[in-house]
Amino acid sequence: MVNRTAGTRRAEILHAAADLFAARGFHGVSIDDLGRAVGTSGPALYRHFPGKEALLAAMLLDISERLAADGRERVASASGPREALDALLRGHIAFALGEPALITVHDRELDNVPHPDRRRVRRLQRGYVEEWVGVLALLRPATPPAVLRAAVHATFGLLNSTPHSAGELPEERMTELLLGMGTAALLAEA
Amino acid sequence: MVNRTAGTRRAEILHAAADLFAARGFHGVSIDDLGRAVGTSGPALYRHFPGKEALLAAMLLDISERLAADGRERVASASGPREALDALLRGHIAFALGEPALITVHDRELDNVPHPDRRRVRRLQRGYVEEWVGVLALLRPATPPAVLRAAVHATFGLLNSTPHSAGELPEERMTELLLGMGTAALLAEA
DNA sequence: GGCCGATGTTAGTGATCGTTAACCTCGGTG
DNA sequence: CACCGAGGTTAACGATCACTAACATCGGCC
Repeated sequence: MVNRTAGTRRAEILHAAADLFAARGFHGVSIDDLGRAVGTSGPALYRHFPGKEALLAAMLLDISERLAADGRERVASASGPREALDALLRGHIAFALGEPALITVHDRELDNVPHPDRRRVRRLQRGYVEEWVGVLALLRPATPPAVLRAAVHATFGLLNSTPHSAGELPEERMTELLLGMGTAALLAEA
Repeated sequence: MVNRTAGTRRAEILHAAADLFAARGFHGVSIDDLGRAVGTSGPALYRHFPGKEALLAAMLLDISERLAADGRERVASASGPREALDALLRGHIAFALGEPALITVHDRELDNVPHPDRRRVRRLQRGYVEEWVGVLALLRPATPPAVLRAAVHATFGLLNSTPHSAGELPEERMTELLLGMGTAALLAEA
């Protein structure tokens, strides 16, 4: 029963769809566009997803789960809060630089996800944010949690902006830059 | 020939359209939606704009011009580079907090603007960025301009993310927070 | 070797889209 | 007071949309 290429097509579609959604927005991409991007034409997509919205939902659930799981692991295996923050930043930066389309779709298209899935995505996102807030709270115990949460969201904006200014700097240099800026921003007194 | 309400409808449409575009994306909003949002229905819009894309173009041109002009003035009337940077940050933050929908549309929908206007918007944006880079270059003379440009783009991502985490903090507190984070991020060595 | 499920195809469905056409109203103005 | 332009209306057009139906292909399994 094991098919060595099982899910290959599905993943291929998701990957192509991420690029298209990031470039033109969910409503700016048609089913035929999606099919054309993977070599099949049009409605072949319905063999893999029940519909366009379900495809987006699968995509956002996957990203959210990966981010949340990765964040949890990195914090758990860090030797201290300062190291945990560094690990979180490096993980998020690697993700943003490695999969810019996914990051873009992730914080733009949540409203187009149908309801039950949207709640799950939001819960995962909230969990990820709280991972960051928990670490920050140890480093800045005097700052109220609401402020820390806002600071984390702003930092995500900083890190996630890289897709829009991509290619101007080599990846390693960009990683350094974002790490320095993110650390400084998060630890700044305000 | 002076009409005391001239342009009122036009501005009303642009304002409502900014909210809708920010919430659902350019392709997710129909002409009928836009009409309904200002009390008229549907095609009345064509009395004020030649089409949907032209409406978006007018909107983005307006924002870009305001940002660029405001930035130029603030830098020109600052007493030094450190004060200029502070003025730029405060101006951008006030804009992002005051018109979150416009800021959102501004960095998401450029690709939907028809070509001649898109070039004009891009030129205005580039001018605005260079205003920031010029100030930063005085404060960090050892850092290559390409890095400064990337840092400025990342900072815009930080400042522009506020629409997505709005309402969690009072405006004055949010201004303080963003100012501190933005300053720290821009002046961080990397 | 006949069947079958997985994965395509093309043609067509009704809904919705941006846009145009044709017509109405009405507050100035010559 | 006739007129006219500004700003609305509804109806309709063709294009495109997400999705469905009906049919084709084919590798693996009894």
